[in-house]
Amino acid sequence: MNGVRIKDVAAKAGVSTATVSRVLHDNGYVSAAARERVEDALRESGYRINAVARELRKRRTITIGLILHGALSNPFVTEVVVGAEHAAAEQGFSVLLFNARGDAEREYECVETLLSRRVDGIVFTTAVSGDNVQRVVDAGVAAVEIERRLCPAAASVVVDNYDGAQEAMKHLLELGHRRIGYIGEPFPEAQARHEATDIARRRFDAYRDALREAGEPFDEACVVRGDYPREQGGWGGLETGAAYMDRLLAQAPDLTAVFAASDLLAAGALQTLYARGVRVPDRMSLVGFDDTFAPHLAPPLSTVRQPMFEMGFKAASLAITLITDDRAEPPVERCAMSLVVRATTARPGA
Amino acid sequence: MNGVRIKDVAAKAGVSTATVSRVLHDNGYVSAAARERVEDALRESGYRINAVARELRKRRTITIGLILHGALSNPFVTEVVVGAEHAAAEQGFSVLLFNARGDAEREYECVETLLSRRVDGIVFTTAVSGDNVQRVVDAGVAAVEIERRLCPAAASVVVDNYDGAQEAMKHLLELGHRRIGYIGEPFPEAQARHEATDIARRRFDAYRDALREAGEPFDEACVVRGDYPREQGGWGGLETGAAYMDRLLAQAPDLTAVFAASDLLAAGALQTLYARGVRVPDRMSLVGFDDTFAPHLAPPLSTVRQPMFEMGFKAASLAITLITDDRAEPPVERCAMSLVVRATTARPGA
DNA sequence: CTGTTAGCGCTTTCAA
DNA sequence: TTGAAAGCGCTAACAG
Repeated sequence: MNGVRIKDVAAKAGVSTATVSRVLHDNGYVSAAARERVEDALRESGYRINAVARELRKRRTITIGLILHGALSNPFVTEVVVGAEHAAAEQGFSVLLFNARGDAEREYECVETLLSRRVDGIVFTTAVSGDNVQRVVDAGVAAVEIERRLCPAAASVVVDNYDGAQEAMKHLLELGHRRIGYIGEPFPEAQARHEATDIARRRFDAYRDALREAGEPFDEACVVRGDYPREQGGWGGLETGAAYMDRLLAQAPDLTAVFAASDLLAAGALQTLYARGVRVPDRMSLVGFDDTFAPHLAPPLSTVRQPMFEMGFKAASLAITLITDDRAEPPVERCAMSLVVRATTARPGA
Repeated sequence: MNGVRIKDVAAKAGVSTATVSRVLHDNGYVSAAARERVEDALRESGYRINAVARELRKRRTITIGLILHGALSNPFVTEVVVGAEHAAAEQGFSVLLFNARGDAEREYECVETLLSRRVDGIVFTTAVSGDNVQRVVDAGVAAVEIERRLCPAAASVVVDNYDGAQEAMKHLLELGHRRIGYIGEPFPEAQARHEATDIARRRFDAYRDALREAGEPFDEACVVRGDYPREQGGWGGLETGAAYMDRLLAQAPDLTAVFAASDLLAAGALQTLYARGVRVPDRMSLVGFDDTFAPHLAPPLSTVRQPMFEMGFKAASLAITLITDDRAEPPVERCAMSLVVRATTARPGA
């Protein structure tokens, strides 16, 4: 560790530590002569401020914590992190990154660590437990949740999944599709409406409503949602998408388009379509959701874009704002989804 | 900020701060009675240690810095980060994340910030400037470079690109392919051998050597490497892969297999192949490199896997080891590449 | 077994 | 315009 202290610089320049501190932060009165001597001493000694000492003294760390869940491999989370880091860096904040890997217990520990490190704010890239978020609020530290809203006392950055899915359906309907299938994640109908399960539910609701509004009868055969729990380790993943598409092809052979509730599911579907020799979009149109690796697929996938970078950016900005400004009502920022049309959608039979 | 100090707990328990500290860290002698009283006081007061104060006092932050470059969107970097975080967390370390976005200047600033924050070590997920790495070494802080070795005084975690590419070629050759194309990134032949450009060069060298060893004549027409600089904003990307494959198809129509120097390039190639109606692997085999989104493609891409998680994990572990252990020679850890066979490779004309 | 005390390196009154 | 000095909250001798 670099051992040059402010005291050493002061000695070298023949002034007090207070004076050095003043020139360091350019505040208070310092004579030109003294300033010059200090600046020389600073340069010659290769002084580097000790941020830890300053943080202790000022009781502010200029740091925010970012908690995410294993799925950093998930491109969604990745972009959120990039956005958050970007916003933080712009304001001179550092980012402490923790991965709670989907576990509430571990999330709790991350929160505790972050709190004892005295971060100024914490961003949850999707919290697992509302209690953990509440803990942050209770500690008087700015808390921001992304995507899911588990703790009403915390600020949040959300997105309207219903809107997004609606855009996708509108696109398909406008192209002239009538028989449209749905591949998605399960959500126990019976279960109370958690914000969590709501994501899947709202995407599905938009699908069903769009069909109804178009005067199309709702047909169970067009939907594969796997109402079983995370079995065979593949839930919500690539294999699931592939398997669902297979089922769809068998159950509803007259489908001309499919709406997949995530890019991952869509990627799996595309694999089945490729294997079965069903040309996309000629014989089947496909729309995904997220816009993660949609552009990489063959053909490039039309999808609903979640503004991931923006969400991360806003969340971090919000956290930083909240540090100083504390208002009564925790703000809820909404980000807009948008449809990105690429090459998997066309008129039926085109 | 939670205002409960060790002093408050001590007062409440009727002991000195030293005793509280002792029970907190479970060292030194503490009578059962005192311990109990302190533990009660700890619980009742909701005490949370102030890590900043401890860090200042102990002159150790139990934190490592992680510098990466914009390309967190790059799944490669992502996995490295996950691995590094994992290793750090396992050892009780926190991770401070900075994005220098490919810029040496910004990288310099990240280093300075990290150094003034007194991190115990810094991991460069590919450093931009060797001087910046050297700065860390000079400050007496553990430095580890991933993938690229720019500073001989720092430790590093590397991978053998030649080996990896060789695996890919071996696979293709063993399947019986003879006319094998190459799509890759350019590397100015003329330029001095930087470790940087070496990555592309070594992958290509393996391609050429494998062909030679198989007794196949080297044919320029089978190679598209774009010896032009990053023009049209698409260098090394998806569009590049698509365009290169198009050229390859025109230049060397008798190719039965192609080795793409990255998954991204391969994804682009797959798009062209799909558009042209060239079935994979029936009429064309394709191998990628990296194993990032290879499994998501249709068909799932056979590729050379870089152990990204492992590299990140090892880098962070190495950094942490170096913090205590400091040996004369900075260690260089090598990770092995491995071929992952999926569905884009088969015997020619199968 | 326990308490006192001297800092860690910095900022910031306060008085000169 | 400057310096002395009092902490920020914690740890670790050292003395008892």
